[in-house]
Amino acid sequence: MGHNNTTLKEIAALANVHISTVSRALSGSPLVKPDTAERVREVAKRLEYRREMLLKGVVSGKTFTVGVLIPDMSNSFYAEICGGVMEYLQRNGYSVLLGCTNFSANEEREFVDLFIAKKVEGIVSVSARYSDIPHIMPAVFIEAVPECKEITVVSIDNFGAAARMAEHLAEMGHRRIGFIGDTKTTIQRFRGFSAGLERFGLILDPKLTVIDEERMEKGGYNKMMQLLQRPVRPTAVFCVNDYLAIGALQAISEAGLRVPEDISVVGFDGIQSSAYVQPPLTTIVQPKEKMGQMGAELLLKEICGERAPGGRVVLPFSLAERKSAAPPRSE
Amino acid sequence: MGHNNTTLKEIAALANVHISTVSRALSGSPLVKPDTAERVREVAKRLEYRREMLLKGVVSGKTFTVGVLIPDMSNSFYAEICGGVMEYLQRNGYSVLLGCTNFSANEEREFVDLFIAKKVEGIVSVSARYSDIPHIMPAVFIEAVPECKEITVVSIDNFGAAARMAEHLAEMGHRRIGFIGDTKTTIQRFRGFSAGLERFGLILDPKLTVIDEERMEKGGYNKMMQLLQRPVRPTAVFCVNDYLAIGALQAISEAGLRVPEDISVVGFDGIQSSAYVQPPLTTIVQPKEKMGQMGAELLLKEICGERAPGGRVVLPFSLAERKSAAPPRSE
DNA sequence: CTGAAAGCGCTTACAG
DNA sequence: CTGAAAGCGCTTACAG
Repeated sequence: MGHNNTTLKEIAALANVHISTVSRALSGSPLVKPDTAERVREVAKRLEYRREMLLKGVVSGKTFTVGVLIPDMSNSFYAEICGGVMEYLQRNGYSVLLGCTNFSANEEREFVDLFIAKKVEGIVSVSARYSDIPHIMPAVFIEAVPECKEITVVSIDNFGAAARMAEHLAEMGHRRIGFIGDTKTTIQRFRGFSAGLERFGLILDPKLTVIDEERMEKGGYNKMMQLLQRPVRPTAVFCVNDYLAIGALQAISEAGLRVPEDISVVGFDGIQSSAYVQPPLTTIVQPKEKMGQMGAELLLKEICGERAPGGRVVLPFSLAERKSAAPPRSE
Repeated sequence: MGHNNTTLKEIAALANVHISTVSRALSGSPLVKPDTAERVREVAKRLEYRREMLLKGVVSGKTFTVGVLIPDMSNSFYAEICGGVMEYLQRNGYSVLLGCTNFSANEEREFVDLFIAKKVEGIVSVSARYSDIPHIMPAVFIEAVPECKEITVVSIDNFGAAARMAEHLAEMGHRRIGFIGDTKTTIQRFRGFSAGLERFGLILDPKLTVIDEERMEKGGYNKMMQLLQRPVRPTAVFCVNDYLAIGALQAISEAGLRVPEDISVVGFDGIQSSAYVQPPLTTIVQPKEKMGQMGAELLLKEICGERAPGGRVVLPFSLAERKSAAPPRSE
């Protein structure tokens, strides 16, 4: 009952050795006679000794802690990536200090200060816009904007995936294809989609694109409503993320139209609910958990010097063809 | 560039005072002449001094860190609660050490050991089945099973909410009402639902209930399929969580039946996607973020001695009437 | 292989 | 208000 505050000193007393020997035995140093080490470990176990990792940090610099930064816990895309990061870290003996930035560069900076103070050994940052972290300590970015060489980034080929989706719609026969985006999502998806259309001699018509700050369902709903009120209606709409697409689905249904009969809608990310909305969303599925694990793996390698900072790891995506996209009806 | 490792000693040198004075000035002790304190703080700022929170812990015991345990990051119910916990903690100057238990009591125990070693000041545990933590340090449980007096718990009235849902269905005219559950979900929902039915002279028919280990969509799908193959088909089914309900929706649709025309389906929790599935789910909405915040608040109060451990805080739920439940068709 | 000692960066009675 | 000193629990050269 009460906190366990067994100290090396107590163990040393009971094991009849010097405190330094206890320290060494418990940290697995080879400089201890196996018998002695064994005896020490037994006493430690009996006293329910718990290593004071925090204190080890004072001298050794190892805290076995990593800072993880995500923009928003309730966005399942981030939550899943975070799950992957944590899974790998925990499996490898590291703990996670988690911070929620709410997409704010300022909050990110504050967390980095905090993380430094808490002596994390490195940071995994999800969907950050910009960051100084790599100048300060080992860091890896997942799904990040920065395209700089010195920064380690894990992501899919956003350009290629968006292009692929554009081609998918064009191949179905769509010619008037809309674009719904938010200002924070990677510019690559915009460019890639545009490039995909161009391969079919199509262009991203400004009259069919709506981009603003909002990135969740409500934003998708509002933007789709705007599109529906314009003189020319698209036969298909690409949304840069699934939340936007889900909102778009709602708008279309409220307007008395059907998906995909009247308008096809496709998303991006492949969040869990994308498969459950009606109709199930055709979307680009990102390997979210895998991305998280990979990010954690790269960070740990960098921390223990097995890997130099920088470089981009590109993971494969897939195009899930579900029910929200179909060829346009004869016009 | 590089870690910032300014020490009190350096600051003391530049500010021309003793290290103890620096220590006091920086921790806001009143035992320092305002001028001196000011000067020290300026030097500290100039050197970009960062408090070594970890070290403070050695002597003062304050680490301003709390451990948070959740079963599964990719379950949006837990992610949202966790978001609430973190929001409150961060706003109050505490950091979060996060652990994912995968519903395992063993992993929980390991995390608690780890958290102790890292000197967290308390623990918030989400949906734990059982725990010793309150005997060790301040702890609060969110959505937990333990009904023991000495444990601080934050939850809704699960019994009442389930009863309310039973009444809702019975009032619509349903008489053959099914139950789909998982073994881990609070027994209160089972009892409450049962009690609600009894008020209408109905019983929870064993032939219309399926309960097993699975708690996600797949489990809902499988269990609904079982129900559909039984001789008597229910006109409405209560699922103890929304993921199960979403899976049930799929099964019904695959069986060529419609919701709510052929069968009504209702859920529990009110996860985000419950509003977006087709038809939108009638469900009990738990105030997930609020529950998280409240849990964090109680813990912090307990840590600083403003509150005695124990007690249950019951937050209000609401019944979201959407499209997945309707009166049964005339039989 | 082991111990004695110095030191990590900080806090806190104790004196003044 | 301030400094000198002891101490927090642990690690790690240094000697042996």
